[in-house]
Amino acid sequence: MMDAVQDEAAGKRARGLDRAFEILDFLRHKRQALKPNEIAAQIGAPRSSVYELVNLLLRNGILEFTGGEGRVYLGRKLYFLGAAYENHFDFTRECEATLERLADETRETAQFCMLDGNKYTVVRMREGARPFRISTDIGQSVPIPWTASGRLLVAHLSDQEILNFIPPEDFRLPSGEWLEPQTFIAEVRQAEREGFFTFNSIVDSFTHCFAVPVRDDEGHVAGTLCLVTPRDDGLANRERYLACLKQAAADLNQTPTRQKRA
Amino acid sequence: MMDAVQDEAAGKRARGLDRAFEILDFLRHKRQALKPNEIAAQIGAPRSSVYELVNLLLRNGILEFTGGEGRVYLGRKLYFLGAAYENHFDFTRECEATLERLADETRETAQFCMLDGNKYTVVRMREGARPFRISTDIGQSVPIPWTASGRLLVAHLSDQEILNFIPPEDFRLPSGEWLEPQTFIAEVRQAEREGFFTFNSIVDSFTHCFAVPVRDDEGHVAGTLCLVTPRDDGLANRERYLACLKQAAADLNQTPTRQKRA
DNA sequence: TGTCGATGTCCAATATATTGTACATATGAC
DNA sequence: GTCATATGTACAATATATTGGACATCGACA
Repeated sequence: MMDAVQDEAAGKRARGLDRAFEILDFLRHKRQALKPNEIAAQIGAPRSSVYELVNLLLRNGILEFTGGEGRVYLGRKLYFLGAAYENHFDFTRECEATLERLADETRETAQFCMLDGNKYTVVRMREGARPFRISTDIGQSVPIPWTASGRLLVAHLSDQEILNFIPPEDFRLPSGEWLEPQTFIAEVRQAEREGFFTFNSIVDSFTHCFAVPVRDDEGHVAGTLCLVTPRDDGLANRERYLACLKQAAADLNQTPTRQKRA
Repeated sequence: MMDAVQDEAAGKRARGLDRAFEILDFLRHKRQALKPNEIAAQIGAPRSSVYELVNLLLRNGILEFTGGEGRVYLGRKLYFLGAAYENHFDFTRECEATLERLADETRETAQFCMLDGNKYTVVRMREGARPFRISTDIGQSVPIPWTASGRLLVAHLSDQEILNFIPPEDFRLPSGEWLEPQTFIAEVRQAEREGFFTFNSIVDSFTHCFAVPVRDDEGHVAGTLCLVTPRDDGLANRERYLACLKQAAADLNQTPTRQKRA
C-alpha cells in the first residue's frame, strides 16, 4: 500500500508515460496478470487513467491479454525490445559461461547482479552443485544496502549522491535493524579500495556473500559477480573463492560490453 | 523517409506514449545508438518532442546513453521487462532444446518465429551443421507475405481481417513482383487445412522453407517452427523434414506456455 | 570573414490527455 | 428482495503535454 512512491508534491497530474512504466514495473514485480481495476487499486492511480493507458499499451503490444477475465500482463513487444538490448550489450553469452565456470569451480551459487533503478537485482544465476542449494529469485528488486554487491554498485557515487540515490527506508534491514547510512558508506568506500566485498548475509542467517565488480568500457561498475555460500564454507574457502571471482571478473572485463556482432 | 506510418489523419498531434514506443522500435530496428536529433529526423517527428520524450525515457531507464556524443539506445529496464515476459511465458527453455534437436536431426537451420505487430520476426534460431550455413538476422521485422511462416501466423484471421492487418505494400515481394492478396489468402487457407506450409523462398533464390504452427493454451497459433534448407535438400527430404517439424511442434505444444515456475 | 548544417535548449500557445464523477452491470451476502 | 463490492464504460473540465519556432553554439568550408 502507498505505492505512489515517486509522487513529487501533492495533487498533481501524473504524466502518462511515467504512469505507463509504473504499470509495467508493477506487473513485473507482481509476476502475474492483473485486471486493470486491480492495477489501479494497487498502485493508487485513478481507474480511468489506468484503463486508458492499459488500452494504449495493449494496442502497442506492450501489454497482452492473458489469464482470462480481462487480465493483462507484459507483452511480446517488450520481449523483443529486451532482446535487442541484450544483443547490443552482449554480456549474456560470456556471462553464462563465466557463471557456469564459477559454479563448477566452487560448487556454490554464482550470480551476476546489476542495478535496476535504485534497487539491486539478480540478472543471471547459476546454482551450485551442493546438495543444499541456495537460490534467489532472479529479476526481483532488493534494497541495495541488504546486499554485498550493493557496496560495489554505488561506489562511483559521492557520499551525498548515495544518500540521495537510495531510498531512506532501504536502510531498514529485513531483521528490523537500522543500518546507519554512514556505516554503509564506509563499507562502500572499503569495497571500492579493496575491489571486493564479503559479509555474512543480512537477509538470512546462514549464508556468506562474496561480490566483485564487473566494469564496462568506460571503467564504470556495470554489475557484479557474486557467490552465495553456506557460512562455514565461505569462511573456509575465502581466499580461493575470492581468487575465482576476481579471475572470472577479469575474464568478463576482457570482453567488455561490445557492439553488435557483425 | 515517410516513416510516420500510423498517422491517422493529417496535422494531428501524436500521443506521447505512441511516439515513445515508435522511438524504441526505431532504435531496435536500427540496432545502434542514435542522437535524439537523428531520431527526430529519421522518424519524421518534431525535434522538441523527441528531446522531451528521450529525456523522459532516460530518466526511467528505458533508454540509456551509450556510444558517446549524447547518443542513446535501449536501456536496461527494457531488458528486465523482457526477461519478465520470457519468464512468464516460459517458452524459451523448451524452445532452445527443440531447435537444437531439430538442427541435429536435419542438419538444417531451424527457427522459431512469431508475429511482431504486423510483421514476421525470427525469435530464436539454431544454425544447421551444413558446411554451407543459411542464417537470418534474429529480431528483424519482415513482411508477412514473404515468409512461409506468415501463411500460418495469420490463419486465425478472416480474409478481411488479413487484408486490414497486413500493410498493402508488404505484398510487393523483394524481387519487385506483386503477390496478389487473394493468392496469399488462398495459401493461408491451404496452410491452415494442411497444418504446415512449404515453398521455395521468395526472399532468395536458393532456399526452401518449411513451417509448422506452434499453438498456445487456447489453441491459437502463437508461433511457428521452421526449417530453412537448400532447395534440393529440402525437396529430397521433404517428408522426413516435415515429420521432424511436426514432432517438434507436438513436443512444444505438450508443454504449452505455462505459468511461472513456483 | 560569412554561411551553412547539425546539434541542443528554451518558451509560449493550444490541442488534448488525465482525471473525477456518474452510470451500467454482475455477483454474492444476507 | 436490498445492499455492497468489483468491474468496466462514458464524458466533460482543466491542467498540461506537444509542438513550432526562436535562439545559441560549434565545426566545416569557401
